[in-house]
Amino acid sequence: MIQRSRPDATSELKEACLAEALAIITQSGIEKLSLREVARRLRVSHQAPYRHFASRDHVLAEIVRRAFEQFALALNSPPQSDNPAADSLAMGMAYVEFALNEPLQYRLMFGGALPNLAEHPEMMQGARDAFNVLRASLQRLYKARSEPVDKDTIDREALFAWSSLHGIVSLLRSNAIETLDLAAKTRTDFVAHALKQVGMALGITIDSKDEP
Amino acid sequence: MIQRSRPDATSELKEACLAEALAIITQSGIEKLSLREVARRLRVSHQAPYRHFASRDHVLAEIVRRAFEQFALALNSPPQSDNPAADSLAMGMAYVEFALNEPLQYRLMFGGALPNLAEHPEMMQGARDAFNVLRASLQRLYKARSEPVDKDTIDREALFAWSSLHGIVSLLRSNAIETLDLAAKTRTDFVAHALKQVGMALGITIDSKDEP
DNA sequence: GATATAGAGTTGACAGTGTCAACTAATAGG
DNA sequence: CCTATTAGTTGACACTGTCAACTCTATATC
Repeated sequence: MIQRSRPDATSELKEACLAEALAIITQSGIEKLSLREVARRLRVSHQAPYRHFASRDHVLAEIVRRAFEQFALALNSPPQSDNPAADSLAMGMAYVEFALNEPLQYRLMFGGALPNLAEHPEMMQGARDAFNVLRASLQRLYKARSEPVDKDTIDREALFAWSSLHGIVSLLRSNAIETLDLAAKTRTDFVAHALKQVGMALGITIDSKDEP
Repeated sequence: MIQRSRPDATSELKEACLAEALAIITQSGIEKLSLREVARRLRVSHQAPYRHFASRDHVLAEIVRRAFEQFALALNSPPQSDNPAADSLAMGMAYVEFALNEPLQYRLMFGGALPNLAEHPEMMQGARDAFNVLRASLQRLYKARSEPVDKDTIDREALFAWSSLHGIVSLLRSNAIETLDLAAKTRTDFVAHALKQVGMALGITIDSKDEP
């Protein structure tokens, strides 16, 4: 096995760069991210990060790839019960919660900040994995209803669910709600209401004990 | 009236800057936009644009403001009939069509490319105007059903409609559909299917003659 | 008409950026 | 021991936004 210096020395700066890049984006926004600033904070030469990343975009691509990993994990985190409808709703909630708890990662994944998406295939693989989680949930749902599980149908419904969830969190994350002089109650109720409507559109009936 | 040189000389370079900036964004993406390049293309000094725009962001803000104007216009472009349900659906179609026909403007408006949104109030006013168009349409819809038109209800439904539409076009505009190995038919059917589902969630019943 | 003024545009500078190229230092394998 | 690879450094180049000081020109006022 080829290893130079300490066993993990190779990945040490790489990990540090990723962590520092994330920190910069968190506190100053993505447009303020510069590899020179990363290097400066790590007290290393301005070119050192380039030993581990081909370009600035490759740093972002790796961050996004990991974000997709976390995202897929979060979608799968609610324990699977014997009620597929409830499970799908729980996944919807998990989607929204992840987007609100990790706004940075969500924005990086779906905000279109990456210019050359096609040039980072390993990143897109992460997106595919996350989508398959959604597919699987809906598949269980339809199977439980003993409806015919056509792959195209599943895909269509999954796309609809995804787009709806994305739309919901986009609104929540934008300052639109603050800008559009809406009542506070409207804002609060929006998530529950919208999720219910998406569920209705997918034919998910909510157990009456779930709502007071 | 105070006027120097030709009557419209003042706004000449300003308009040219906006047009050239839009051209640059169109062909090279927003991150490639630089006022120096704008000036270069207009064969003018690199500082000339700063006579008309306080900063690079102010150029973008003006472009976005005009995009919102066009957007509100597009939403209102379908002629109003005596069928509010059909009108609301038509507005939904107009929304999607605008997003697909003017992907650049749409991305600028909703892509979160502007860093300091709060610092450009005139831009946000445009967003408010566009949202009010949607509000008004739903209000007509509920009034026609002679249901009680609670402002909060309207706002909630409008938010849901907006978020759904945004989610739909986000998916269409992303390369997600290309990436997720979906059947061509699924992609084609998605818009019609999703719009129908949104309509269902809002309680809009589609006239049977509208679909074969 | 002469003169002051305000605005448009130019020039030059500065700090910051991404990235290429050539260098140094250290370490693992032969 | 010697060589090759690899992490990291240094220096340069072209680019960016933006500040400051300049020129020029056309108007407004005396």
